[in-house]
Amino acid sequence: MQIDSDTLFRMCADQTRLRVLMLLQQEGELCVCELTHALALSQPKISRHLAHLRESRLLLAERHGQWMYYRINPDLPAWAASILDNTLTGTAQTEPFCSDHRVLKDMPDRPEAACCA
Amino acid sequence: MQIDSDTLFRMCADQTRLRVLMLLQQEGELCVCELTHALALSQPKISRHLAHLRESRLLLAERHGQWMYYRINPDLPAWAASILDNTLTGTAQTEPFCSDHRVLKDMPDRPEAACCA
DNA sequence: CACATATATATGTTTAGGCATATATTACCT
DNA sequence: AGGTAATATATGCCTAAACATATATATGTG
Repeated sequence: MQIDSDTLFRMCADQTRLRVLMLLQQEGELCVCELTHALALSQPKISRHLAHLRESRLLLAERHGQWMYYRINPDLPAWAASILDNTLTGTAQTEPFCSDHRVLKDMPDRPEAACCA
Repeated sequence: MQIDSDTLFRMCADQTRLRVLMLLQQEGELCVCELTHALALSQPKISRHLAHLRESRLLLAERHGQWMYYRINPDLPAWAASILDNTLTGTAQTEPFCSDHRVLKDMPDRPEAACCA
């Protein structure tokens, strides 16, 4: 996969994008409305950052009915995957990552396409 | 150590700073003139980035006579150290990191304080 | 003074964010 | 089935802030 360190770090260097990446790292696959709810940010803002992450090939997007599901590109080079993994280790217990995860879990009426794909 | 993911990634998200970090990751300790030579960039530019890295606590600086030596802060949290390590793994064989290392090795009249500290 | 390094100021470029709006998909109603 | 509304997501435009860089200059050491 053609992703360079420059791109990876630039994408991680924004709080919103890093929060998205960490949630996906934990959850595997999430739709835009789940991310919007978990981070409590405006939908266009989330969507914009998802576009950046998609264009950088860090994320893959797939439509399930009316929802767009995003997940971390499984073809990232090993060193890049390790970086995301180490980052989760270093941040999972800290704010805002900790709350993001909790808020997601408490979200009412979550779409549940992930299980019946 | 109080360094958050945000700071780490912002510091890595600039090519010049990442090149500096990767050289220090390989070499342990280098002075400003060695870095300036290896990266072939202006002294104020290097110095300014070193100031950022120092203020973010990613680097420690120490004066040896007329030279300022920089090294990666040994008290980084484990996950952050792993990230730098993974990044070196992923970039060491690629440009410009590869050349930087070679140019440093070929530098004439290098100060040699590292060995007699 | 010469050398090594740091910083101040100004400037150009990149980037994030808000708001409005466009597109796509599904649900509802008749 | 056709039309319409509601939901989910994406994007264009604009502004403001962040950031990198160059040039000039200051500080500190031998």
